[in-house]
Amino acid sequence: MPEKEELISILGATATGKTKIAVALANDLNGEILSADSRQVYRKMDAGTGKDIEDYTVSGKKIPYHLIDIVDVGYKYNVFEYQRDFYKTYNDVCSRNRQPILCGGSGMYIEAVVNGYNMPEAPANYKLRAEFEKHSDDELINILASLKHLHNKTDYDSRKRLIRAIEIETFRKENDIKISKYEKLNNIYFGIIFDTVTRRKRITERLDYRLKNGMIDEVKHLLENDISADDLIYYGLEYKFITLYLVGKLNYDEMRQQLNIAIHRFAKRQMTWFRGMERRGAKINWIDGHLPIAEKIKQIKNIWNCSKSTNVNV
RNA sequence: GGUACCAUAGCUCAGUUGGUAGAGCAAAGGACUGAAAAUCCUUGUGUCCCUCGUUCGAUUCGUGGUGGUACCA
Repeated sequence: MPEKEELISILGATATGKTKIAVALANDLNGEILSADSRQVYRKMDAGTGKDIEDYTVSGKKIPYHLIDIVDVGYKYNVFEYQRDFYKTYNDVCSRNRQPILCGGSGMYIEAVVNGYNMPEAPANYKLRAEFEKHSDDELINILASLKHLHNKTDYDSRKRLIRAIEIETFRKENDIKISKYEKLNNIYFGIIFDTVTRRKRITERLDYRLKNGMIDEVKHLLENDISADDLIYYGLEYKFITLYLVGKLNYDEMRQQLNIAIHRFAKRQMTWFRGMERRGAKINWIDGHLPIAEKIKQIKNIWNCSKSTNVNV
């Protein structure tokens, strides 16, 4: 059976130094990086998403990266599209006999491709949306329940999601489309981890550095040239709070403090997702973030070689 | 130096007609299949500043401290 290269996935909360590790690994293993970051897909959103493109060059050598800068600011990208784009790139990297390395912090994007979530394609139906806006939440939940088995409560934890869920089910019924079948990938997870205090400290220090080094100007330019304040706020975190500051809804100190808190909470949610992955059966090999990068690479390669020789694919 | 007011959860503050206390924010944990940097759920014991006194009982009342704030010198 022709086997594809085992995917190496590097995950971790924000500000744990995932990219540098992925790049060093790629340099060692003749690899290419596939980003799993729901915000770095957007062009012109650089400082605020921590894109750090210069990190992809090691000792003069450029490491190829993918799934970064693939859509315009203002577009609303989603998991379904990410899956499609990921598999296309992944197959391409494999066909060129390069080692694919997935690297990112968007837990759902990672699981969607590694575990192969199956989702039908369903375009927006504005007529249906307008019609359903008139119904109460309870009526909408009943309608959805009549269309599909309600497998969890996120289907109806907000009106918008509820209507979208009905939209998808309606489209499926009317069009009898096939759900794409993706398979689980041969994959090994590595997670970069810090203790909570250090994680928070690193986030705050990085935020202060970025606030003084162009992040505010980036948001300002986007607002002046590319996108409305409301649309930029949609992207959350840096883009949300700095926009609120620039339009005068928050003063500088409020913005800095509230943004800092929001990033801390985001990092906590990322960790909750990763622990959830472990509960669902994923084996994540945690690497201590305090170690020097060479030591991290050494540990990762050791574990990886071990897993290959014992034929344990987790 | 004098006078007044304040001192309760990590922070901002409520409250207890005397029976040892609770909100918001923060924080922690969790959920998650088309916004996921999103969205949503759960979780509140702390020398009630210290001392002495009154009292069956003081965080609450009184005395004296300590610290803070404001005004007057």
